[in-house]
Amino acid sequence: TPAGIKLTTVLEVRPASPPELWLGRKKLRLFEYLHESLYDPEMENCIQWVDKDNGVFQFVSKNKERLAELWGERKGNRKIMTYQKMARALRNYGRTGEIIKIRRKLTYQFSAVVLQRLSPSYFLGKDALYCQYVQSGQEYQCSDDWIAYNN
DNA sequence: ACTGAGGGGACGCTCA
DNA sequence: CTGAGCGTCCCCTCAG
Repeated sequence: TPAGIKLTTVLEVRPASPPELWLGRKKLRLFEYLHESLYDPEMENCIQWVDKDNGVFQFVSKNKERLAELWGERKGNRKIMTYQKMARALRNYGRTGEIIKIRRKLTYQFSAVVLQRLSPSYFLGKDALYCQYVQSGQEYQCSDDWIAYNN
């Protein structure tokens, strides 16, 4: 694990653990979690890109409940999060336009504004990558996408 | 008819 | 205390 993490310079990546790395961070938003998961190789059986350039993604039917569960745990909810409840939150995004529903099955799209806000250029690069290492441990294998995402 | 996907009103809760 | 951002509940429609 790389040393010398500067917590004050980590802007957008929000590690699940250790909690100390949350210092000063805003509460994680659902669309941020989804976007993050889309670059996490361990989540590819739950959620994946359909058209990355245009921010179109879809949930994997078989494992969408697993993703929802993890989201609920990350938020520290009282009850178990389900896809139905998560999708309810997703529909709220439709009103603000942050994420819209695509007619295709289990498919959604980030708005251009949100996509740009979450885009690699908005991140600070190395520090964020360090945080991911801390989060997942030393054996964590980063995908090329993940590395590109953080550089 | 049954199931999975999608929708949305109503209200509760938790933080900043 | 207020409001944003969901979380929970519950009931509905529609396609395959």
